[in-house]
Amino acid sequence: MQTGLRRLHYFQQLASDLNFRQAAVKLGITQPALSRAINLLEDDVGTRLLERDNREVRLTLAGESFLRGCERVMSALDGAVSQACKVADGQAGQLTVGYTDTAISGLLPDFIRCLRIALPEVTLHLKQAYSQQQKEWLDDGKLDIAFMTGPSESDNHASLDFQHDRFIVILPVEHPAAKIRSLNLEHLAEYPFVMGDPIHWQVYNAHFLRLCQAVGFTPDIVQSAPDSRGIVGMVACGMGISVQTESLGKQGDPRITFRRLNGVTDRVVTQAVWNTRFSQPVRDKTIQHLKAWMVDSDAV
Amino acid sequence: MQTGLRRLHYFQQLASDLNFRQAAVKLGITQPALSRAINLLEDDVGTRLLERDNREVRLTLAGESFLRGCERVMSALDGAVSQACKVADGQAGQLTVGYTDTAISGLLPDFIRCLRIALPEVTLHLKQAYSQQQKEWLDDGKLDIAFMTGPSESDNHASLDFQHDRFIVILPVEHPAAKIRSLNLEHLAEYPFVMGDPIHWQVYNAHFLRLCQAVGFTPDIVQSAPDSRGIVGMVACGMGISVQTESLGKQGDPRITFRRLNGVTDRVVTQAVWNTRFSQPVRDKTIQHLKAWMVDSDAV
DNA sequence: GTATATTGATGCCTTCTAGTTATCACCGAT
DNA sequence: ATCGGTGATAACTAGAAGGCATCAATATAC
Repeated sequence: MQTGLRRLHYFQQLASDLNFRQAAVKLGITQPALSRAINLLEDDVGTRLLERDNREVRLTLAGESFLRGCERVMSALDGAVSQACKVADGQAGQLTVGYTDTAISGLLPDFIRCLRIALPEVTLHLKQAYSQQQKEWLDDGKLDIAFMTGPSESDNHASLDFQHDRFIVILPVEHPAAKIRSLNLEHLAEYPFVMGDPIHWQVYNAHFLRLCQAVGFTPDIVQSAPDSRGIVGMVACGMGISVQTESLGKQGDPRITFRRLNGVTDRVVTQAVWNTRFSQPVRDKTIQHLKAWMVDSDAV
Repeated sequence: MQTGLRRLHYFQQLASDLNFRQAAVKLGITQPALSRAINLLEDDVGTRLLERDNREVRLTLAGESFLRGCERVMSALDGAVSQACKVADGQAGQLTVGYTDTAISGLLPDFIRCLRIALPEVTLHLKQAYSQQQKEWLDDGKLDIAFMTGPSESDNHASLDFQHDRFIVILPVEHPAAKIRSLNLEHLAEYPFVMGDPIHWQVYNAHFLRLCQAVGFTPDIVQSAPDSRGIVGMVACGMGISVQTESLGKQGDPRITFRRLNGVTDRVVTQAVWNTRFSQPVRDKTIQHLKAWMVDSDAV
């Protein structure tokens, strides 16, 4: 089949008009050209598609079948082209998004919900992972956007501050510090702490330790857990208290309570991070939407 | 999109090799020709499909999408061509078959069963109708093959004798004639008859009347029914007896019985009839199979 | 660091496909 | 018999597609 798509189009028009001259006019060519094109098409297909004599033209049964086939070919082609353009423009395709505990407990679900409406033809893949892991995945191309605890340092990465979390204290409801009206970090110096495990929570824990040292104590960390759910669980067990981001304070366990930390102005910044070395139109479109969304939600 | 299928094929090969020279060799063209073809394709599609620099070629995301689209286009085209050839050869398509009571009660189901295995891609439409009706439908093109009581007289029709039925008598089990050992038509002269209605059973009834007159009586027809089931039912009711084709003797009603008619050598011929003015490859293939099938089943 | 090999892109020329014009053969209607 | 319509055919022409030679950029070898 060396025949071009042009001939298929000619055949479609001819099948609809059943008149060579008329079809040729609509196609913007002359009748002999159409005659020859159809002959060549029939040679290629290997069977007669039209029965023609000097007074009428009609489709053979094979021609009817081939006509339906042509429509499928044409629509497949249209689909391929328009889909490719959409993919190039970021309106269709795949997007793999990484996120942390803090992001998924905070603003991320609102944004994702908004994104799914804005880009309905994009298939989203969400992967929970520690910030460090997400960084590696960004480099490997396994992740298009990471929502991770910043700052990101790599030259290949661009980022956008997405969420700013205050520090809060998580306490068992019966804990003595829960009764203090205006709670400072200093009030907590004497109590045992539960924190995230040192390997994956490296950056966060270092930040917390700096805060403690700034007010003159080193916390007594008696337990560590791999994720926020584990930390909250341990606090609920009464094994200690913890300092976490305010987004995690939404977890509704009746055995625990949350308190603002006065005197601590630091924020934990969750950033949207992406790898500028990979070209990914859907990701770029997503970043655009993210910027617009942040302006919108700030305005609210 | 004025681009030919050739370019899609070039793109597929290039996408698989990711190397212009190598792909060009496999395609039997030179590298510059391929370079230009791909550029023109990208212009047509409206977006870049391949990221290329001096050391490597790789598909863009849009290119990956378009590649999948190309495969769909190509397989749609292959399908269209091969399906058209099958239709032209009679291996695929539609076949509308008309049949009479006698045909469907006789050999037709065996043949149809065989046909469905031989031509699995043909969709069969079966329509029961009187012979006269089938003739008209053949002329209108509403029927591809009729299995009807012959002979057919039209010049446009070709036919093949399909089934030869002896005449049999249908009697209520308690009927006095049921006790006669060797039954002749003459034995039935005194009894009331149930026959097919005069409009649709015209040819058959005329045949029957000739048989009766040959042995010197005119039957007393007291009831008529539109179809064989009705006739058999009326006989079961005891309203009369009937003379029918032996194929109808397969109906297993316990209240009736069947007897050979001695001395009657005539046969009712059921023919396969088709309209030679329409070209219908599936029908032609079916006739071929029918001829072969008749030789086979005669041999058994 | 230079030389060499390999990559895809470009310019010019050739080839062949596809289109145009002119004409034919055939049929139905007037 | 003529006229108006059909599709097919032949000869010619224009434009797309391919080939050849070459370029620019990069990677590899020594």
